[in-house]
Amino acid sequence: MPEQENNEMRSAEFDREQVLRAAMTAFMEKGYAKTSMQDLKAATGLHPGSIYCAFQNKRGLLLAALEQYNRDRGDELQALFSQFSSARAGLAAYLTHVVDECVSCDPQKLCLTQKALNELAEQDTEAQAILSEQCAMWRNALCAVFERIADQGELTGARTPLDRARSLIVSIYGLRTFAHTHPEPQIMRDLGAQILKDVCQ
Amino acid sequence: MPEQENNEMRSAEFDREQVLRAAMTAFMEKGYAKTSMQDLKAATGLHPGSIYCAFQNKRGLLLAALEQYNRDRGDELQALFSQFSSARAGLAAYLTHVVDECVSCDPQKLCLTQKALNELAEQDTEAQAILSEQCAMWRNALCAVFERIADQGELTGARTPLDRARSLIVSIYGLRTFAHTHPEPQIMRDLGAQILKDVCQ
DNA sequence: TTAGTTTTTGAATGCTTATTCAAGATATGA
DNA sequence: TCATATCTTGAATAAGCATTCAAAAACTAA
Repeated sequence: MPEQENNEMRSAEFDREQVLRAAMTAFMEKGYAKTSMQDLKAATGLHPGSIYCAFQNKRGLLLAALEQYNRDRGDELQALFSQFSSARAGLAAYLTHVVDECVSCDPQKLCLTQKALNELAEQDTEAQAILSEQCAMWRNALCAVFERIADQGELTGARTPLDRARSLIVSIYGLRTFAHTHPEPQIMRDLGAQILKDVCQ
Repeated sequence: MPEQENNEMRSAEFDREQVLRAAMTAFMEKGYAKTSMQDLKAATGLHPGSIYCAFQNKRGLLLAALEQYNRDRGDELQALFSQFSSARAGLAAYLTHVVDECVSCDPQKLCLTQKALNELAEQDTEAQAILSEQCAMWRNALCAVFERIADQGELTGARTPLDRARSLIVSIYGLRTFAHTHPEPQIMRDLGAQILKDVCQ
């Protein structure tokens, strides 16, 4: 009888979150295709066998890392907005934060969701499903922000919060892509300020 | 003496533009890293030796394809705008065209410049230089469009044409990224309309 | 036609890759 | 302390990759 039901099994020695965050940064720096198992071994400290045991394969590790990334970013977003009683001030701070990430040119500060979207949304339908849901979560979070801004009377025009959330997501995607060629701080800041204006109008 | 100066040399049998367009679509569908030389052989009809003779290596073929893509897109843009006496109507048609490409979900209709920007701008500085210049050309073309719109008295606010051109590029990058998860025609059209409004305000 | 030169061809090369697996190490429960 | 089950290890595997090269084909010039 190889199976035991009630006994405590020996648990893995590595810290799952730590491993996933290491994998995240590896994928961010090189992209999925160019990150080899050797790279992942070096980044995570796990031997190939352990990776395959824990995550099935390289793709499984990416999907798990994507989900960890989404959780981390969700927490981060909530923490940032909870610092502001004015929702509009929170949004301004959020955009400034994104612009700062773009300007830093630090590969570890780009958006893994966006990177994965560009690299494998068209090829891998399972990844696309995960990414679609993550985008929906992001959209909903931003939608709630715009509802709060509206409640606080800081919105000019008649657009719905959902419309605004979508436009903001489009703008942030664009900002991050644009930064690949033009990370000049002044230009990036101006673009961020204009986005805030347009989306609150 | 192996070198001949004045004699006509035998010319290659393949059509360079045709080969580059075939390579373009191959790279668009799979991205640079995942497109193998086998794929490129199948797409272009050229044997490996010929590709290496004409373009040095796989990366050289990509760079040449990027330049062909940029030429083609520049011509296309000029052709589109020349159909309209109202520059603002031309811009509206341009945005509609981009939205249609997004909605089609056809891998051959995405933007190779943007795809390359995402995949290898951070790793390959020579590619980054080429892409930066292509983006500058695009920006200048759009800047000229906004100057014409201003001359025709169709611009509301006080922003410079250059600012507007940059914002439009950001928005189009974002639109194309967004479409990877949400290519619903109505949403995409609304986003396109909003971008036009914001950028002409 | 013929000689000379170039392109085309596609098999061979050597390297890298993701993945597997059996042996060794280690924790658990009695 | 021992027996057992689990995790860890890293070398082995097989497939795929970009690239090369020498032979064959084909164009040019005479």
